[in-house]
Amino acid sequence: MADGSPAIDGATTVAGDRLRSFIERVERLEEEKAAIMNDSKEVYAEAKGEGYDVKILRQVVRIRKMDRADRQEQEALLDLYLSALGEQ
Amino acid sequence: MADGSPAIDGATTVAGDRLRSFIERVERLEEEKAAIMNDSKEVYAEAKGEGYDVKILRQVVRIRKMDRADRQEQEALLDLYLSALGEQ
Amino acid sequence: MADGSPAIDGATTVAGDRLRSFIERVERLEEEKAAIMNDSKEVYAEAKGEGYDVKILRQVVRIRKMDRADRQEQEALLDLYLSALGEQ
Amino acid sequence: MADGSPAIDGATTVAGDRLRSFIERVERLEEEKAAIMNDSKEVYAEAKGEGYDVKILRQVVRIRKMDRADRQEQEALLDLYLSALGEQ
DNA sequence: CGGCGCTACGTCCGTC
DNA sequence: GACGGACGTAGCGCCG
Repeated sequence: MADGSPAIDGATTVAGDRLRSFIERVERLEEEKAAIMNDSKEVYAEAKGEGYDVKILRQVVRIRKMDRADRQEQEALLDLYLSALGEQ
Repeated sequence: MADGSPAIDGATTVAGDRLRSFIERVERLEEEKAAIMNDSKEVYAEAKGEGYDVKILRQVVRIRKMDRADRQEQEALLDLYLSALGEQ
Repeated sequence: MADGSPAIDGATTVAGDRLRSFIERVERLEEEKAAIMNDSKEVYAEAKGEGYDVKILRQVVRIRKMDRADRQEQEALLDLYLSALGEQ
Repeated sequence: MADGSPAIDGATTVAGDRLRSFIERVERLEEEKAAIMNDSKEVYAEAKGEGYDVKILRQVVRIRKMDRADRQEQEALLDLYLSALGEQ
């Protein structure tokens, strides 16, 4: 089947359109994601232009993220303990 | 120095604020990126709910991206040839 | 070419033997890894047999690992700062 | 309760020690596993250094593993048939 | 069989 | 400019 062309089999076309829709939605999102990642790079580049060490900046961001993740895990663990104690 | 607290050394504070600004801009972008990736996952989930095979869908997206990259390579090469020939 | 069989082309055989050597070394290591993972499972099973909640145990292990990673990152960051300040 | 410190409640301490024992056994195993995975990486790196394509090598290992699994299935099935026939 | 965690892959950055 | 290393993301398998 050639997508986008008129088809004899209506059902197949409909399915094809649906598929195409999903694919294109994902592709659009991936474009947005790429744009955002590009923005990040530009921020780092700007910081670098002002004398900051990009490697350090990245590490700071990473550590802060890990700290947040840690905190969430801790809370999840606490919840687990509590529910385990409540037994049910 | 504790960021966010008043400081005696103005220069250091300014630098700290600037640093903080970069960090937070990046973190904001990372949040947006995470949100977009989440959207993608939801699209795939929706497609899955309609009977599509997510793994295959991902492959399709990947292949189409490679095709696009290939095409851009071709065009870049073409441009190179043309400029080498003195066109434009 | 059938590996392991005598070959007319010596070079090819040598390459085949070398390849085979790499593959088998990796496979040996994977066996060891599988054995170790099996040991882990047994430890968890034993703990479970004594009334411990495996899910919680796993989470504890994970958090402790993250804590360790965090600490190492912190130290790495400190080193970065120090070297950045020392600016050789 | 602070693990490792003397405690008034013997039962709790014993349980804590037991728990600590499980955790540390698992952590030790995870270290060993990490070491082995590192060894694998080194083997692949060595192979790469001799011109082999690591990705392909990994595929070979994976396929051989699947083959072995298949073969075991076959043998298990054969055993089943034989015992069903009253052999052995 | 659905979710979660782990492993493996691709990409990007720094280095030589 | 290429290589190697590190990070983040995607695929896979196990567990529940």
